[in-house]
Amino acid sequence: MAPPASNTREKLLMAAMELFTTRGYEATSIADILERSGVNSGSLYYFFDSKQDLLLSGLDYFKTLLYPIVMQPNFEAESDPIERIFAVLAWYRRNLVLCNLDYECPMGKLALEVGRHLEAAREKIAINFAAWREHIRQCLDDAGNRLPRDLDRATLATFVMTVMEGALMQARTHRDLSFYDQSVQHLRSYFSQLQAQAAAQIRRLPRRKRTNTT
Amino acid sequence: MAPPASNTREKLLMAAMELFTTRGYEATSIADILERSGVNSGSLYYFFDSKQDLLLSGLDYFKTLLYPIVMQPNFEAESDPIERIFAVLAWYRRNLVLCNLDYECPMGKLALEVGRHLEAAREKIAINFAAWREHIRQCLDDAGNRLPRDLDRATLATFVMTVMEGALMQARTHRDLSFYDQSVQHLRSYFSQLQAQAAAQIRRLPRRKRTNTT
DNA sequence: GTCTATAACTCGATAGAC
DNA sequence: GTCTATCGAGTTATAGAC
Repeated sequence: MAPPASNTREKLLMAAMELFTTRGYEATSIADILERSGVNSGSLYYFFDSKQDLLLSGLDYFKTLLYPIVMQPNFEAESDPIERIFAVLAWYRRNLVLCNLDYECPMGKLALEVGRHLEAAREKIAINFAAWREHIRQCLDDAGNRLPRDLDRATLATFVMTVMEGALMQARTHRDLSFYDQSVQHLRSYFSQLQAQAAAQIRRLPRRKRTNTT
Repeated sequence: MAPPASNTREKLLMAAMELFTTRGYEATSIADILERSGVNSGSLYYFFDSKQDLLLSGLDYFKTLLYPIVMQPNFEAESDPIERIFAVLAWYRRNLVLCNLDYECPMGKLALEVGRHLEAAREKIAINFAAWREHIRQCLDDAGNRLPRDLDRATLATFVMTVMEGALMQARTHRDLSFYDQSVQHLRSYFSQLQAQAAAQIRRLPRRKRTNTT
């Protein structure tokens, strides 16, 4: 958790995670990381015990980037809590386009490759997942009575993540953006239906105030 | 496509795919495959040109197993077309339980690891994905007017696959079945809403006219 | 903290007898 | 078709000078 205050260390973390989350952990050699970071072998093993240690530190590093890189820009661009969620999903779509459809959720990619082989990595990936979902759940909480009263916000946040991960996987594999859009569109339909249910609940039990629908 | 009529070849394909889809392609060595199959190096390279060739042949092999292993048993156990889809999702849940929550969709796992590194592999994985979706789409077609008239069955099939892949990923990473169940439950809710919409369409136009609300 | 050189090992793939 | 022995390249990690 303590920031290293070393440029070399951060260069290594950045280079390693870029490679691990795109090429894969096993497919990335130490030599690849040294080349990309412009650092020598001796320095790497001065800061990190092993390739595994580099991965684990990188997963901690990624967690610190989640809010400022993924969430904050989209939350600032959109004030409506429900639209914030779809803004995040549009951000992933943009990455897909920018990477010529060769993009995956970095955590999702590592989750499948090393998620159960290395228990320490699994825990850290799970923490990243949980943080992502927590931000989405906060949006759902902020939506207040625009969603059904008895709807569990946490499980809906899980569902949003499910859709993001599954949709990216198919779009990348088919090299076809429409697979992503189709899934997000169905999620949007589901949200519309939930919002309609919530509106009906409010009409049915207006708390002495006037009912107002969206 | 022509069956090899060789026991050794099939033993190699089976062993290789079991390892590739669980440990991963890069993490599996030729030595691992030889050990598991009980075959020697010379025989492997008699039947296959390389590790890559073994993967590509394995992906073809997997395609032939999709219907008899994954779909048919569930379709036979359940006659209702919509319930057939949820029976398939329950089958994946069962795998998750049987593997102590260390289970992933074999194709999803390979899609993320080698899906874009090897173009030939990507194509074959996409073919497997398409076949899976096609079976689901057939169920949706069979549901007829129990789903809304203007609903695109193909995109809904994509959405079903999206949910399966994303839900498995989270359940495995968290080692917690409830992440799978939560996502499937939301998919079930979505289906219920769609079925309600379809029922309303039918009531509205039974054969003549009728008042409509909503 | 950083550098070069290299140890120790595993990898995919091959050779050639049978 | 199957076997054993092994090659050469590439792997992670270390040693020791600076």
